Amino acid sequence: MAKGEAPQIEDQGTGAGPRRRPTINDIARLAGVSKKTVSRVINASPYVQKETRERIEAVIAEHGYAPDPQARGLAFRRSFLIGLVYDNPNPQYVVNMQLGLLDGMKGSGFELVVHPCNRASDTFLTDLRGFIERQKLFGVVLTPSVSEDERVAALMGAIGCEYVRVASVSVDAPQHMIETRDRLGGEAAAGHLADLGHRRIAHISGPPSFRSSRERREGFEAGLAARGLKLEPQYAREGAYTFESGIACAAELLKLSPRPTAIFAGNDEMAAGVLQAARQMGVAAPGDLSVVGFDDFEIARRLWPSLTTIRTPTREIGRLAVQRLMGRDDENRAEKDRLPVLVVRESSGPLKAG
Amino acid sequence: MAKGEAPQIEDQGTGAGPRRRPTINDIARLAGVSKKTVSRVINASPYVQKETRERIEAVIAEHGYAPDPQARGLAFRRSFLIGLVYDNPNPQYVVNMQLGLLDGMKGSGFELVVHPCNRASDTFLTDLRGFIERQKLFGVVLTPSVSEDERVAALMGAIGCEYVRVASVSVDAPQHMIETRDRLGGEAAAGHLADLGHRRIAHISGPPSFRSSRERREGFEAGLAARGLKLEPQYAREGAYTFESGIACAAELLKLSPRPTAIFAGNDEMAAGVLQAARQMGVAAPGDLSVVGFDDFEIARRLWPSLTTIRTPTREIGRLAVQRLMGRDDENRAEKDRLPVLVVRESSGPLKAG
DNA sequence: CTGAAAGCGCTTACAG
DNA sequence: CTGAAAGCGCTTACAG
Repeated sequence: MAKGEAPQIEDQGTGAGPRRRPTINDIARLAGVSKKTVSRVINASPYVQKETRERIEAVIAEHGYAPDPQARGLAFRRSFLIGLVYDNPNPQYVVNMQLGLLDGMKGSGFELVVHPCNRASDTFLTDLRGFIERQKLFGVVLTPSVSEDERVAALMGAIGCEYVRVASVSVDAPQHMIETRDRLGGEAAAGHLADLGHRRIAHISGPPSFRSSRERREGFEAGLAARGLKLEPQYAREGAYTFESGIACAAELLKLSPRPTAIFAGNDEMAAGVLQAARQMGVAAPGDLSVVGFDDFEIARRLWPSLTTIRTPTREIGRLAVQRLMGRDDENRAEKDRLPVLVVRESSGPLKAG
Repeated sequence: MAKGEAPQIEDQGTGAGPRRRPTINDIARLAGVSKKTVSRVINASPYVQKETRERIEAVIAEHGYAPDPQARGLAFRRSFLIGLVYDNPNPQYVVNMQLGLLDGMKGSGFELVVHPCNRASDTFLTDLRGFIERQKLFGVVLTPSVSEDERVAALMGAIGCEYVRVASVSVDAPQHMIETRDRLGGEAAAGHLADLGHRRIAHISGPPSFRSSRERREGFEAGLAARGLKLEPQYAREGAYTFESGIACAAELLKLSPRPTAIFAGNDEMAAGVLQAARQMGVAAPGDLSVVGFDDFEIARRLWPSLTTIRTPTREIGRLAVQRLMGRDDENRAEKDRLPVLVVRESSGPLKAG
């Protein structure tokens, strides 16, 4: 066999054994063109004659050819891997986000590598940089709270890595942002409770290390203000987005006199804690206390009473984020599909007379 | 510059910008050896003189050299990616498993790519094959229920992909298996309820499509038998590992006369449903009904009463699985760390007299 | 619009 | 124990 000539494809169609996949050389030979021309077709170059392109595409389809991502990556000096960099420990959030990213990547030839991290670690930035540079990642999607860390955005710029930040509010240029607009969810929660007649309304916010805590609280206050109400300081508590902190804050709030008749918790975990504390203190929900959460994770439907909450379409957000990263924004989708929405269940009810 | 001579490393140490990472050629030149010898050091070949090796290792360390996984993969005809192939939709399980895999892969140079799938899809096997062959995966970890699908194991053999199956009981050769031994958990649940004095004990099993359903049930029956008890047919129900199926099955069981005084649910989701049904029917737990679950996911601590359950160390199982896949079994860990263990909380109590 | 040459950063196969 | 040549499957840079 002459040097440089591609070998015949063996074992074609037997279905058994690891048969050799066709390469760009095979396609070039079969289509009677140079491999550079095949490369142009793969990369959607405009400089290919229509007839030539169609012939090559037919051969590609016939043989089920797919370019080797490693070889392509080596030549491009960039891999076809997209990283999910996250530190939010909520399993439901992580899984929904992953599913959304995979939705958006389907058929793109990219693959998803996951990278949980710890912002408090001394080696956080070094590790992240090593991960990205070693794998020559195409880009990363950052979710809260890493998405809110300016050191991370600066790092991405410094090493030339594409990135999209998912955050509750815009903190970067539009091409780097997907906003979840948590503020609107806070407003909806306030409107719901006010419309039910509640006036002594409390709030347990998340930790200041999450920007969403502030957005949800400010949205809530804005919603109250729009109805002539306000969040009284004695009815405001700062939690940690955890079940335990929800219990602790609710226990304090329910000891106050007069007691609040409604509590808006910054997330479902804390709302679960509120229901727990209320039960322990003999306060009936929703009879004596209306409770609203935020997230609409599965736990919301498992609680008793089931939880009124704000749904954030995390999966859809993930899909949008990765499409923006790949430069394939899909503008057809209505923006409303990605906005927070109120889901009314059993944990909230009208203010009891008297 | 002469052909083949490596360029100088520019921009070294400035810290800013995407400085060029050193390559095998840089290391070879700096150490005064051929790149093949550097390659031998990278791949831990024994055929390198101790002195030469040490000199090269020093240069590697000094310059923070790490071989390019894409170039290495291209030459090896195999990537340094490990796939997690799963169809269990429980977020907590997925996240714990991912964390365990990442634990085991730390420092190995491998990365984790996630691949959720649907066994019922027509294109399931084709998609899976395409994913593995296109990315030339080093290997995959399979979790239930895909891990129990013989078509998948056969496919791995056919395309020459390494794999490890995580399953409740051995269904393959030892090098391909990590057993979670769910049967032991079922036995522990039976022992716990029997020791509390219960005699009318019911069981809601998972769907037959999960091998764990059978293992948990058979372990439970064995545990009862060891104490002279048995699972009466009228007290046995088949659920679907879902909250809703737990409610439905419990509603049936709690209508029976005489009513069972204890229910062992095949997982926590169904146990949550049991507690829900009991509450709706005015049956107090644990006063009138003891409930035991399986998994010890976060929901177990959020329920009221908090759930007695069987903890499966999923993260540790994941760590072991990926280490087996990489051929780096860590025999130091005691086997007991990976066995199911009973966690007693509030949902189970002694049989009431009379 | 198309192609021959060189190169991405590694390893294999062969020599010595 | 060590190295020069060829190759993995692609793309870039240059020519035509």
